[in-house]
Amino acid sequence: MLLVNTIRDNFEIVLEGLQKRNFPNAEAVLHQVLEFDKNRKETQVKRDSLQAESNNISKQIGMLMKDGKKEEAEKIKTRTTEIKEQIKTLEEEYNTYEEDLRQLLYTIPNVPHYAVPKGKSAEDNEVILQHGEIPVLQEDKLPHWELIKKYDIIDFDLGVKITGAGFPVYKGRGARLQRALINFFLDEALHAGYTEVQPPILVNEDSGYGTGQLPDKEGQMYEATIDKLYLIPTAEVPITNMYRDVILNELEFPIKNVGYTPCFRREAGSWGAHVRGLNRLHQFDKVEIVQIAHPEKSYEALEEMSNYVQSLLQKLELPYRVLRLCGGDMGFTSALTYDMEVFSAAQERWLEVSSVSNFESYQANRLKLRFRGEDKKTQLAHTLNGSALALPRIVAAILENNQTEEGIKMPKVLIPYLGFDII
RNA sequence: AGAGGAGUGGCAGAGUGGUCGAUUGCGGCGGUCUUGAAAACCGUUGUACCGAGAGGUACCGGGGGUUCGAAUCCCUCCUCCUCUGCCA
Repeated sequence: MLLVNTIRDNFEIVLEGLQKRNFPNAEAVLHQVLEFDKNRKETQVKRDSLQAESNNISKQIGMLMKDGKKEEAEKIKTRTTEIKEQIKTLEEEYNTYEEDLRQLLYTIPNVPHYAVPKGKSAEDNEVILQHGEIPVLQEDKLPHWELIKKYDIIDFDLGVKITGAGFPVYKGRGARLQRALINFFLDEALHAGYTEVQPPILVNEDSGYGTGQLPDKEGQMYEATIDKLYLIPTAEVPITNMYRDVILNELEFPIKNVGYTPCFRREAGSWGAHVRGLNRLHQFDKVEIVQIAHPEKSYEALEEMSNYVQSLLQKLELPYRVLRLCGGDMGFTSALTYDMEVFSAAQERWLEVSSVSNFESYQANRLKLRFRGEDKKTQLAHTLNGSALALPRIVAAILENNQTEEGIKMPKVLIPYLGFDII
């Protein structure tokens, strides 16, 4: 979440940023934040001075009791009873202001980077580059949901039987393709300097708040209610939360982690004509890269991550484009996001396969993720993450774009991982 | 899952109601000494909030309670260790 100090010291910038996101009543909400904060401080001053007085009296009582002057001690006691009641009232007041402030801050999204274009929806995103040839397919080309049946490599009906819609079963070469992609992505990340981690795929509430899924996207996560745990919608959550309540040494930057996990999303209310087959699932596999960076270096890191993700798409020989998301389409916690989309030749549309974001200090503030610089003072770090990559739509594009009369040809880089070159 | 034990500052480890944010040791940082280093010695060494500052407040696993006063007592939750059981 945003720092109150940032809102106070850069009011206009924050306001303009939120307006770029079409955040309603931005000005009133920001004023409310400052109001709550002011009240909180004033109450704290009163409470603390009374508490100081009370602490003093208690010390006096202690000394008197030691000297055996019980009667004098009893006298002073009566004074503290008054103070205590006042403190209690102020304490409640303070807690209310603090809680109101926090709840309000939770509702405010991150301030977009100045490069973020204005806009309301995905249509206003800015295409910043396009790469690769769009393949020309034969007349009887098939979308992937037909291809998977034809070659019997992914079974949605079986998934329905076992679990429900959106939980496919990968079979035979389909399963092997999944495994090959995961290994390929992990190996590539390793070569790019990332440290591999295997985090838990259930997380607690604190972690959900740390990276911003809670309370913003409560209904989007599956919950294990008996244990108050959530199934992760992305490895971003556990991996970034490894650094919750941590004070790093400046020298440790940049921290680069990569992890493969299944991801679970309820996708409540987001099903429609365009989400057939692998386009949208409740469970899918993803390799995620996460960086913790020095604030002055975080945009360099973002570019590095963007280039890295593009290198994967190039190696997979998939045509792609890169979008800079507009204010209206960006995630709640992000300051700047690049989306990578591959062209799916049979569906004849672009599919989002990666989203690379710089959260600046928005997550770090919630996570209390700080570092100590040369001046020994603590300062919030910047967090970034990106998919590298999400599997289902990559699979869809590979299947559709590479279909031939002989079968589906596999990208060269995957062949060593697959042990076959055609499906 | 049952029984027992334990959770204190970067680490180790005192403290069981009173001037304790907390003895001490190690580690870290600064200094003296040295050509340099080691050793020795001296000093320093948590986080957050409030305050112009002086300074104040909070935090001894989390939350709640008792008390004028809690690291210390009570309740509850979490985590770890040992034994028993179960299990991939």
